[in-house]
Amino acid sequence: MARAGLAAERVVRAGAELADEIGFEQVTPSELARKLGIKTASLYSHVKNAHDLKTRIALLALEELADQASAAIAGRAGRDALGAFANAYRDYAFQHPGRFAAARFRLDAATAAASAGPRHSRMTRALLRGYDLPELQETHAVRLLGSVFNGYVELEMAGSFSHSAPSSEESWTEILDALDSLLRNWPASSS
Amino acid sequence: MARAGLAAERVVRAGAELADEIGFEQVTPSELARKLGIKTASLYSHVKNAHDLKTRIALLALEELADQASAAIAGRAGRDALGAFANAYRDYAFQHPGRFAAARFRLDAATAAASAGPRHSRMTRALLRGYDLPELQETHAVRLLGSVFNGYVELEMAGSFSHSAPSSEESWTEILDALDSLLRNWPASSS
DNA sequence: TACGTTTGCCTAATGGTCTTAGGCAAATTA
DNA sequence: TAATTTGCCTAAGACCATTAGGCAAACGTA
Repeated sequence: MARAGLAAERVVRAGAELADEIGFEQVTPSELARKLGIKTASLYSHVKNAHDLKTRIALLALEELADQASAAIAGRAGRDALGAFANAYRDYAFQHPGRFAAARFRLDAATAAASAGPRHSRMTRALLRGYDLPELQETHAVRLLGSVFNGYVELEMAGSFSHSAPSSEESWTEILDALDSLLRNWPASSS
Repeated sequence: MARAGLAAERVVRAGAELADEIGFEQVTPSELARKLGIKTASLYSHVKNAHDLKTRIALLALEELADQASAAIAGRAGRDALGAFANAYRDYAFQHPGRFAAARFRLDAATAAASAGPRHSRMTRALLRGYDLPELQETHAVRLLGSVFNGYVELEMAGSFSHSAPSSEESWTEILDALDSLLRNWPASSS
């Protein structure tokens, strides 16, 4: 039989490109069909429906993002690794804004568990091994870093930092310095 | 003449309720008309179009959120104020998930400037006055706090923290402790 | 109270969306 | 070469956003 799946993958990849061009929210079967030069109905042999299309783009983005982050921290530790890791996220967001938005698409529990999502937590944990955190605090730190990276990039891309001095660039490095300092001096739990 | 505007406000308020019920993304003219028991076309005398409807809900949410945060920090300082402020955001997000999502709706620059958005930065700045940050670092700290609050709540509501120990509740207080500690020991800029 | 205006809804119509069903020619496999 | 699969198509149903034009009730005013 002729190979199946290959075509679907090409469709999803085109969807990811489209997301970067017009925004993830605007990616719809009709818009994607237009880009591909085919009729909308024809897409439904490759993708179950609009939600399925978005889910597949999200999975692709999560995978790509994990690959970039993984390459960034290889061979580094401490503040060096922290900066490389954080910049991997931020750079990806600026180079591929649509894909980055896709990576934040709400997946149902089962899909999320099978995605590259867990890889991201594992990498963050690996990053923290360069700091000597009490074991119980490690998860808290993972969650903090995830929150900061996601939150900062989202606000930055929304333009929240572009209408006042100092530059977002400057804040970003200062914040990474601050996080590095915090991780080296994590306060003892009060409980 | 009969008062104008009042009806539009009631429509927007209903839109905000609807957002909390079915999610901000799903709030559409047709859905809102259904909730109000009127025909979809009738909405267009109160609201310019779908985007305008969402914008107005976003403005309402930003205002409400600023009011809550403002009340929370009144008469407090230091770690006490930090916790109250942060909890105001998080509690609002859980009580009004749709409105909270609305508060993150991308507004165009002019609308954003006229919204309660700037009030949020000013409040965060007020909060930081309880810590002795070098003046140049204050903006960085404002941006860090905004990133953490937004990022944490978003990840938490997406369920990212609910499939592993420890509880999100615990991480939240530990992270607030860590931020408090960081603000009291903000590293000197290396540049 | 009576009159003109405004309001808040309506129906009708246009053009776009998502999705399913069924068909057909070309490419692939055996 | 014959059978199968693929990738597209057209057609059709249901829903959505938006505009235009109309009508009755509520309102402010004289």
